[in-house]
Amino acid sequence: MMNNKQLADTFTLIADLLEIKGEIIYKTIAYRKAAESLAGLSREASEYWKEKKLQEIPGVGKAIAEKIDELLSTGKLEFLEKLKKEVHPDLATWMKVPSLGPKKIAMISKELKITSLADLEKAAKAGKLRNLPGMGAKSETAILEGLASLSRRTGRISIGKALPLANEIIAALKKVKGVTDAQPAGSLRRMRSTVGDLDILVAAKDSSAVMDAFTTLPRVSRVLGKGETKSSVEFSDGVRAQVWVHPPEKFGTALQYATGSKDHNVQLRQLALDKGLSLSEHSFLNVKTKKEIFCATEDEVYKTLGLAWIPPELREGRDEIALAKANKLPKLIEAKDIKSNLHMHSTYSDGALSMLDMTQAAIKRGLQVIAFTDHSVSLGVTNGLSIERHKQQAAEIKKLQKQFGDEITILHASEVEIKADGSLDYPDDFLASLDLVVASLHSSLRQPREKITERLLNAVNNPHVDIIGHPTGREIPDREGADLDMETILKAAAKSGVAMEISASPYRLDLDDHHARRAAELGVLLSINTDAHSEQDYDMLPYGVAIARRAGLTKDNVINTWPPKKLLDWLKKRG
DNA sequence: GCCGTTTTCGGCCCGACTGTTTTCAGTCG
Repeated sequence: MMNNKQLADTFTLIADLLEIKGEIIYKTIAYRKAAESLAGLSREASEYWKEKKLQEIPGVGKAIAEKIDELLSTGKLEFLEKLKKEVHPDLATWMKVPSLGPKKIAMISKELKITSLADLEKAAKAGKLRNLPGMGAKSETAILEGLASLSRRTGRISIGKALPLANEIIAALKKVKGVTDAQPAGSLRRMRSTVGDLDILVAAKDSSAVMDAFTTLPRVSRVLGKGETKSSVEFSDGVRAQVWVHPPEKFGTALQYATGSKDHNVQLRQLALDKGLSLSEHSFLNVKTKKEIFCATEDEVYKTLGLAWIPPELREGRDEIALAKANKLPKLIEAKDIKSNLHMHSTYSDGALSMLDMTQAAIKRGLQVIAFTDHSVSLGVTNGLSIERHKQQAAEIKKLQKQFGDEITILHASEVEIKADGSLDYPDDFLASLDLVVASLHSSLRQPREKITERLLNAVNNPHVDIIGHPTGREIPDREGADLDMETILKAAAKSGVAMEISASPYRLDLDDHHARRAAELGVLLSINTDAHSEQDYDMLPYGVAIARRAGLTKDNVINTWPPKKLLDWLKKRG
């Protein structure tokens, strides 16, 4: 049975091949839209399919619903097999080469009768591209550089790497004379778990000094383009960034536009047209009077449309504009609402710092409750704790608690392994003696869907388990999560009352925002934790909060916002 | 191919930048 990602990949492939074939662009766009929509679904498409409700998926109409049906029932698609005979499927990989688009791909492949990337590189190196129609020496070099950058780049980068780098660039650009503001934009500002390029928006009257500063930043290895309003560069590690400069009086429309998402902007422009206004990155234009309205801030942009300002994390073109219209936007959770960290490690297992150091660092950050969830015995590589060593840890926590008194509550807990056979790593009576239990998967993540789902359900239904840690086990950007039936798991969690974790580690961010959104819909409690192994890891909290914000969560959904007494009562009641 | 308080046809974002042109095509976001 194909999952959402596989379906999305299939439709993306179809879109690429159709575009190279020269099919009308809107058909291609329709396939891409459906692919994006499938990839971002909070439930499996196969469930919509079973309920015969495929066309309820945004961007899926009759034709694509029929194709999903064929893919899910047979695992194949006649339409795609036929298409592959018309356009060689290897050409889809060419679409990833910067500077190559569908037109050039079709032309080069036809003229030179080649389909593989390797042959393309050979042809470029042999100087065979420069004489093709519409090409020249520079296009040939651009393709060679594109191929080189493709092999250097690992694709999308984690928000945990992207945001600090963007902040560095922003700090440098803010020092340029005449710059009044600089902000991240694009998926970076919307806090997606991974981002492609870094988009940065600068407010300044004169752009030339900004562009000069940007294109000569340290570690810039190539300048991909440099213009009056926009420049882009590639850094030595393959990461790309681009900067737009707009005058301060137009910064609001420009920032709104550059933040996206595309879907959000399309809807917003439509709403503007309904009011007789045409919205662009430069201004609103009154269609009748031709009068221009400038917005220096985003707040003014939304206000002009009669909307409350929409937090960037919500701007994915779902229901946020309708909610803003009805003045029903959720009051999103904020990092300052978090009072506890219920998943962290010390030197008892694989943490870098002693419990004392971790406690002091937590107090410094204003945390009121922390739980030491060192690994359990079977996770040997992490120095997992035997029950004997737990006794020692319990005694030390008691001592620490005495030392810090009212300053902080320290819980004796465990991150207990959900073993390959589905059993937990400690017997129930021992789990019952702990203040808090996080149950997580670290091993045998590639088990078949049914087996690994069953395994997680065992933990969800164990009355001593309080939190399911990083539920899918995904690692960004390289490791996909386990193939879980998340809908079944979330429904079970709603029933058992266990909290599902949103791991704030930027290399996990697990649950993701789609699953977190679905969890909240089903009434499941959530818990945002850093899984800290060092002092700096505490500061990853905002990434977890960002996931929760993208999921539309308020602080009510998240147990870490609860006052200590409420949290401790809840834990006691769970046993 | 999708979609719908301009609905079952006819739209679907479009501007900046680059390179190859000589007024424009292709790519990108």
